Amino acid sequence: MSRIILSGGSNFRPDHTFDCGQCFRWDREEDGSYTGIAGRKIARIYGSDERIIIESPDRTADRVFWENYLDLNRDYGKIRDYLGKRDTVIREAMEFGRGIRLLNQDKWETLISFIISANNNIPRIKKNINMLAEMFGKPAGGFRGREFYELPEPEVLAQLTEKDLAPIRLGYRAPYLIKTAKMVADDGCCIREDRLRGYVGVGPKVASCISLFAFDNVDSFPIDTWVKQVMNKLYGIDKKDTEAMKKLAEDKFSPYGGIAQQYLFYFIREKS
DNA sequence: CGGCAGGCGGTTA
DNA sequence: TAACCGCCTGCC
Repeated sequence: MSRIILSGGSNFRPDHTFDCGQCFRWDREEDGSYTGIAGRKIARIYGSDERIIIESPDRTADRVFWENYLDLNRDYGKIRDYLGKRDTVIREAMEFGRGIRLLNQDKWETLISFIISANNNIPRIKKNINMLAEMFGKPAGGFRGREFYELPEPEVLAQLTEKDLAPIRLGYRAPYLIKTAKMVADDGCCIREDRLRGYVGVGPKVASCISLFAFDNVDSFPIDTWVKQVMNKLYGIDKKDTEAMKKLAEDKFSPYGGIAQQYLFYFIREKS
């Protein structure tokens, strides 16, 4: 077991960061800390702002990895000032959700997680992903009385049949996963941003999420039902006019559309 | 209670 | 544009 302390300036809160819908493998504990797994690294994270504590079962926690994962090298104060000056709604949302950071997640993990997320809700998405890892992934070690598993590699998932996946109850998403795994495995497991839409089960919204969460594209602006609600209620845009939403995001939030999206998402969800 | 619509952080055909 | 798997919610 090891412990390191990192700093996120005055802008990190684990609750806001892990509960804004960008990740599915972290769980809140009684004491408000979060335990989970990213790739093959397990940790418990608590504290905030200048004092973020990472507890890990490893002999030494990987400082560089966690700093990058938690996006601690980006100046969120500067971004908040920049966006806040241009728009009052985002200013309020960023005050409300202060401490949200965009996680830098694994590409393969993000790809399959968001295929599963389609037309689905967070508790069920988490359950599906955990079961997938437990049934077909490598053990990653035990921590805090629990065993953790990596998600199965593309080659492993590519070999499975819909019958194998049946107990997970993925519904119509199961064939999407297998087909996408085959494509990725055939491609030497290289996932290219310019080909995201070519994977089965990846439409505009999911592609936009992967681009934002795994390819460091902070201007990517995923439009889901919650963002549509924000756009309708707070900006008066017609619920079906996604083009107008894209344009507003471009005008008001560029080049930080994705960061704005996270704060707006958290804002509307917590308020409703 | 118990059965049955309606909805869910979209994509496909 | 509707159908889609499965599960949870609210309604009657």
